[in-house]
Amino acid sequence: MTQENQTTAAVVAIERAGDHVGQTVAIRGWLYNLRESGKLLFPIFRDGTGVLQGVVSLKEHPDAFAALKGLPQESSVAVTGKIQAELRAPGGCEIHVSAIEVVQRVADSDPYPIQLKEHGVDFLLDKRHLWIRTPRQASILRIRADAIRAARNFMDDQGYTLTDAPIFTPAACEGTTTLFEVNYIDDQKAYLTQSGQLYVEATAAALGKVYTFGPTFRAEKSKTRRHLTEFWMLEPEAAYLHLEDMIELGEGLVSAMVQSVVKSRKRELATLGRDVSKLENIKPPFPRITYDEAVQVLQKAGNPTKWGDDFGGDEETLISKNFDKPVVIHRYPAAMKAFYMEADPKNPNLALSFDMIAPEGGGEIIGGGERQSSYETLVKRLREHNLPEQAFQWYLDLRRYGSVPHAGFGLGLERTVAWICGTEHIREVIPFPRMLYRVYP
RNA sequence: UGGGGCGUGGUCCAAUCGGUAGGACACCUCACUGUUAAUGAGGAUGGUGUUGGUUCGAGUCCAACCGCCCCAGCCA
Repeated sequence: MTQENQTTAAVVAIERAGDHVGQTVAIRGWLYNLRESGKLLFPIFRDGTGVLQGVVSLKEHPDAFAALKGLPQESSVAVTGKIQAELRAPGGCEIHVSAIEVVQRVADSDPYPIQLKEHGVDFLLDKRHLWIRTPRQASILRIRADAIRAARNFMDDQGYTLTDAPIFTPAACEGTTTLFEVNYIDDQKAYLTQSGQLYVEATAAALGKVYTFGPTFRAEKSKTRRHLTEFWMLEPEAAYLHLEDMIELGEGLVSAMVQSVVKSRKRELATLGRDVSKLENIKPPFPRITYDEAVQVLQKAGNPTKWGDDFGGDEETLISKNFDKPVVIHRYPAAMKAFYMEADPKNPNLALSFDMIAPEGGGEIIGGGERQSSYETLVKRLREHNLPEQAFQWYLDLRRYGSVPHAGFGLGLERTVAWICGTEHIREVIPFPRMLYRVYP
C-alpha cells in the first residue's frame, strides 16, 4: 500500500461497502467494538449508515495495528483498506485495514458508558444522546425519517398543500387540562399547540386540500408506553370532503408509509428483528367497522364494554386482534367526541368520526372525522364545553364566511413508527423523547 | 392521579430464616493469526436511594419521603 493510494481512496458509506468488493476505500466513522486475537485485531466500525468489521494484521500493517490496539470504544477514526467478501464476517464483507487515522481518542480514564451488554431504561434515557449511536436506535431513527418522507410525498402527490400551523396558540383545541402554558411577550399568556387542526381548517378554506406536519404538545399526566408530551402529528384537512374520503386517505397514507419503509429500509427492519411479512400486506382497503359493531365484537369476546363507553388499550387490542391490517372504527357516540365533530345525519347521537387502530397492539394511530360546519351548532358546543368563546372568534369566522362541509384527521407519527418498527415503547422512535418527568437530555 | 412492582460498585445482577455485602461486564496487564457481546490467566477501583424506627445485629422487617418501571384513565 503506497501513501498515494491511502490518501486518494474514495470515502464510501458502510451501507454501500458491498458494492466496492476488491477496491481500496476509506471509511470515516467511529470504533464500535474491538476484538483482539493475538496478532490479529477485529475492529467493528460504524459510520452512521451501518457497521462493518475490519481485520488488521500485525505482520502486514504494523502501524495500523499499533494505532488500533487498545483504542477505546467510540474513538473516532478514518480507516483505509480493501473491501473483501468474507463469510466469517458479520454482514458478509469486511475491510482489510491498511491505514488508520485516529481523529479523537477516547480517554482511557473515562471510557464510553454504553456497553454492548444490557442496560436499564433509565440509564439509557439519561444517555439518550449516546444511546442513539447503537445500531438498533440508529435503525429506528432512519425508519422514522423514511416514514416521514413517504408521508410527505404521499400527501403532496394527492394534491395536498403543506400549510404549517403555529406552535404558540391562544387557546386549547380539545380541553384546557393538557395545555403547556408559556409566558409570551409583555405578560401575555400563550399555550403550546395540542393540535394544528383548527388552523388547518382555516387553510383548507383558503387552499382546498391541505395538511400540517409538526410537533404538538400535551401536558397529560399519562405514563404509558404510548404517550409523549411532545409528539409529531400529520393532519390533513380538505374542504368539501367527507368522512369516507378521509378514511380512504388515511388508508392510503398509512400504506404508503409502511410500504416505503418495507422497500427502502430492509436492512434496518432486519436489525430490529421485525417480522416484515406482517407489514407487506398493509395495503388498502382496511377493514372498517362501526362503533356499534365494535361494541358487539367486544361483548361477544366477554369484554364488559357497554354502548357509550370509550375504548381503552385492552379494547383496542381485542378488536385489532381480529384483523391483520389496521382497522377503522367509525361513527362513535357524539357525546365522547370533541366539540367540533359533525353529527351523523342518519343518527344525531353519532359523530362522523373515525379512529384507526394499528395491528399487533399498536394502538390508535389516527383519529379524525367530519367537522361541524354550522355556526349556530358550533357556538352551542363551545358553550357546552365551557371553552373561551372570545379566543375562538377567528375559528367561528370560518363558519360565518363560506362554511362548507370539511373533514380531516391527525396521524400520530411516533405511534405509527413504533408499530412499523415493532418497538414496545414509543420513547425509542423519537430522537429525544419528552415524557412526563423527563426533559433531559 | 389511582393500583402494582423495583431501588445493592460506572453498568447488569446475586446475597437462603434478619447473621462476614459477592459475581459478571467495563478499566489495566499478559497470552492467543479468524474473532462473532471473542476467549483464557492475573490486577486495581468502587456499593446497599434518603430519613427515622424495631433488633444484640438490617441490603433483608416497619413508616415516611425521593426516584424509576408497568398497568389504568385521557388521547395521537
